[in-house]
Amino acid sequence: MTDQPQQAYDASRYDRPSVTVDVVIFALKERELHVLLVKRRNWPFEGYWAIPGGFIKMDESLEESARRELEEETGVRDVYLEQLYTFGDPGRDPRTRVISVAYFALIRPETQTLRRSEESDDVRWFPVREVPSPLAFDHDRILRYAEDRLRSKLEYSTIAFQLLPEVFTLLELKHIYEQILGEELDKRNFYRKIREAGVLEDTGRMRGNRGRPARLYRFRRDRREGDFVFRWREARLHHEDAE
Amino acid sequence: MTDQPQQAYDASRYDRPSVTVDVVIFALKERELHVLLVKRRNWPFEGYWAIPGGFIKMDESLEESARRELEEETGVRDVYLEQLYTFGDPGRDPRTRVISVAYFALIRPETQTLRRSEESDDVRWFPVREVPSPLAFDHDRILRYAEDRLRSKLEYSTIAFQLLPEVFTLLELKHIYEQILGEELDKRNFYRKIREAGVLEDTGRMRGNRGRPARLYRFRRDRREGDFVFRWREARLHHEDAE
DNA sequence: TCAATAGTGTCTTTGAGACACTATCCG
DNA sequence: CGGATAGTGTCTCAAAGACACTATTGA
Repeated sequence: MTDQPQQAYDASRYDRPSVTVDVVIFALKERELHVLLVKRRNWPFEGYWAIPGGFIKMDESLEESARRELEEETGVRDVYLEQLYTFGDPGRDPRTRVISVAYFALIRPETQTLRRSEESDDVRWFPVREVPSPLAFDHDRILRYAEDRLRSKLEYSTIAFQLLPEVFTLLELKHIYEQILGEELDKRNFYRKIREAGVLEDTGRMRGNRGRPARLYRFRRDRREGDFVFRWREARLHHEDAE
Repeated sequence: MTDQPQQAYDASRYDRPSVTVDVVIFALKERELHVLLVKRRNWPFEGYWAIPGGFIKMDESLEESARRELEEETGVRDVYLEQLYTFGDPGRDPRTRVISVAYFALIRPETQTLRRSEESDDVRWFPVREVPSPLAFDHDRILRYAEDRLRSKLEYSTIAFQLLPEVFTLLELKHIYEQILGEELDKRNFYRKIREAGVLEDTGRMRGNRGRPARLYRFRRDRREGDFVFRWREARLHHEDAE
């Protein structure tokens, strides 16, 4: 390889790795953050749980590949999807050199229609705190990385809304933040900040089974991600410790 | 492809893309932020400037590949290196499907010993505001992405120190922040924040040509990145608009 | 009227930004 | 002593966190 290999290129001269896209799929189920895993049926890591993923096709972009993967696993099309990191250590897959571009996806509960039954033997939602360990390949690391990113972005963006149904109560929103951050938040301060951010729209509707009914809100989609800065609190360092 | 292609894998069944690692190399030269570009000698984009990069080898990790690339171009070994994003649109390279894992590197001025002369016809440092446009491939986008990341991380981490020599004055540090953020900062507020962060060590030495000599500082390497949060000011949203 | 849940206001502390003068060195 | 550059302190304002009671509903 020369100093500037792109200048004298002959594709056949180089071995090519396989490239996969893996998608860490998060969803809220029964008020808890869950992640979707698939059970491997073959060598290597037969019987281990893994993050769903697959090889890219030559004519689709990485993101298209991630969306396809996501739809194959969950049947869901309208999701929040973000590229996470690319994992490519030699030896992470014993079969051949595999480079994996990891994405993470947040899906809304109303759209959770798994292709196979949720209780299927080979595709299952796990609460993030009860993920079987170890996972196949370096998927523990990928999952940890995804959780870090989620936690970190929660604090300066509106991604949390991507996990909620169309309408929700303030306490449901607060609950997500507590779930992901792993700590309790003060209700009054939380309400204040959310309101000041101006990202919610009052639907006028209410919901309640027992006790005082709660006001239902909707996320203001007219305020596009990036148009404003919603900071829940101090941003932490992104722990980009992978690779 | 099945729903879970990893479970029934036959490497030969899938076409494989080429994988490159491109490294956006930043350095401070004559008090200005520069980026290293190489001029292409062959089709495609013959004569265009490009971000240095090369094909990965089958037995090296992505980061090793980036370090190798960096050393080939600059002869530099001890640098700050961080994975940026992976670009993989089909058609971004007319020769074949190429997936490029982009890194960005910050190198210190004292180590700037280019292999070829800096005035060489095919490798050159450009001030970031005077980069020739368009670059080869989708490299404009990659460069923009790297600049965004740099700007964004400047505000909540200590990467700026990676651009400075071993010892430096407070005004030199302030100058980097101004360079990258593209705005003037108040000297007194800047000094206060830096001091409060406790990341600097006074060397006791001074430097001055004209006027009052300036105190020389050293970055406290004992405080590892991530051990503390150094926030210069409000973190902005990471603009992860790529792909 | 009680159990259950939703919703609200104030004070204190901390950090950010605006702002201008004094100190030291060299020639 | 004058030109050049380095270094310092205070006030104001905004945002964050701590903190406890009232409101509404259905059984």
